[in-house]
Amino acid sequence: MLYEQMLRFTTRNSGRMAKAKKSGVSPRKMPAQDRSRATVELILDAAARILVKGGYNAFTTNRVAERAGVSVGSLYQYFPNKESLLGELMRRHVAELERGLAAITADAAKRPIADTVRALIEESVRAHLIDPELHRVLSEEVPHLGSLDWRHAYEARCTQRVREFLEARRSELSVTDLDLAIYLVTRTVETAVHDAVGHRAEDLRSGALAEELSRMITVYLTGKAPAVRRPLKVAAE
Amino acid sequence: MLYEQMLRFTTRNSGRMAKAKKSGVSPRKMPAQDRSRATVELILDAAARILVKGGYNAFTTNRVAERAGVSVGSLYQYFPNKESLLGELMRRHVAELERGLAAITADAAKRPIADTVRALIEESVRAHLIDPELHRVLSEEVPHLGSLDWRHAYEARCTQRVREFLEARRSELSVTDLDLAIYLVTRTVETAVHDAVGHRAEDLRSGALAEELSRMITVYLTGKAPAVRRPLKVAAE
DNA sequence: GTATAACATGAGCAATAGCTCGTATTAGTG
DNA sequence: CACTAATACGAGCTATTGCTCATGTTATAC
Repeated sequence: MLYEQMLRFTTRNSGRMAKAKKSGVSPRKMPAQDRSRATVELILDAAARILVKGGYNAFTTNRVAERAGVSVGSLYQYFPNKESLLGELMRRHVAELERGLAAITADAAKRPIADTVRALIEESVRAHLIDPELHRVLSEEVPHLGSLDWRHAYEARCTQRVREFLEARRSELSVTDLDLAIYLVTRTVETAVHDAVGHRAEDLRSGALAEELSRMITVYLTGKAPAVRRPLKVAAE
Repeated sequence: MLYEQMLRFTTRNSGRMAKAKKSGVSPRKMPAQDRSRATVELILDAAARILVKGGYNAFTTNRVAERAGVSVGSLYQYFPNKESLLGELMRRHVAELERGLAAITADAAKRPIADTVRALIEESVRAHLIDPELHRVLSEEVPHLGSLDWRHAYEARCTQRVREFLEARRSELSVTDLDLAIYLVTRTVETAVHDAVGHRAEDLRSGALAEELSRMITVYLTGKAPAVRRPLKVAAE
């Protein structure tokens, strides 16, 4: 399980989210028995299903508890507040993304830049096709969670990986401002793939979008068109 | 003024936004005297300021009215519901974007593709630098307004303009799927510029980001690097 | 001046949300 | 079985929000 931190203090605070938000984004209490671990999963599943079905509007703690078949009380035993529920959901999603990314950059040294770029993009596509609707709601309908430093941390780690990869190949690149290029590239891929989930699902699934994106990014970085052009799919394979 | 449509029926509906949303997104009543026109501006200004300062969280009708120095009643005389306030704010923002775009695509025929691409991108940058914080809140913090067909209409119009421009130059392009290319290009520019407002404001203002983006898009579309390379700024000028 | 329409006010209703806490149930241990 | 800790329950408190409506004020027409 993923509960890194736990047990934030509970500011006695009644009424609906007052001035200062509750406080944690991580689970309040580590479930110890199997029973409660199952409950936590039940709750998270219900939360995801509600978000997908009704959007952030429908996402109320009472509703989540009901759908999960548990009481609100149980929900609040493991999640200090509504936000923490979203937090855990996001953490899981993001972890998936990061795993794939790490695997690819790990052995990028032995392959041409174009291949790595393509692999990264295809990995991003793959990750975005897992429960895409949840992903969409999570990142564009959910009000921006205050002080979610882990999010920035995640983005920083991703950027860092890409940076290491590109710096190692600096001589092969034709961009002047590497820093800016990294920013542009990572953002473009992330946002384009993300946006495509909602607007170009077919092209995402068919791989056409990844193909075009790869071409765009590779040419931008290296200054020359990637080898393959006419035959849309690589010969090998 | 911009009030295209007006005076939607008022479903007697008490309490906080029930199941079926109120109904309109456009002003309820056309202000007729100068006095009320001023009130409307006051309200919109207050709304914008509140959104910028406190985000969507702080955006409540009571607060807006208070900040505007008018009563809630007055607010609801011109805006049928909270959503319509956001609607008008967005409409104004978007109108600005569209004006610039139209002007550029209008006389794109006589200029090289690279120039038009660049002009479009720079225009986008310019538009995003007007009250950037409001722009940000509006498009990423505001819950997605239901049935905001004008938004899709706007995006469609923009895409259409770009399509006409690119189709006229079809022979100069090296992309295979023009439709996909248009999608990719418009989204990339929009999202990259948008994202940069929050994360790369300096590069936006300096023009560096527009420079890089232009290069990336142009090369992608035409298949060959734009004329200028070493000298970062165009010689002429 | 008077009548009428446009405009402005703000106390307060109805609904709903997040969250608590006293109590009941179950699991684990001896 | 007895005892404790973990888990589960859910009625309901409190704050807050979107919005209305009865009433007052100002402008315009005659």
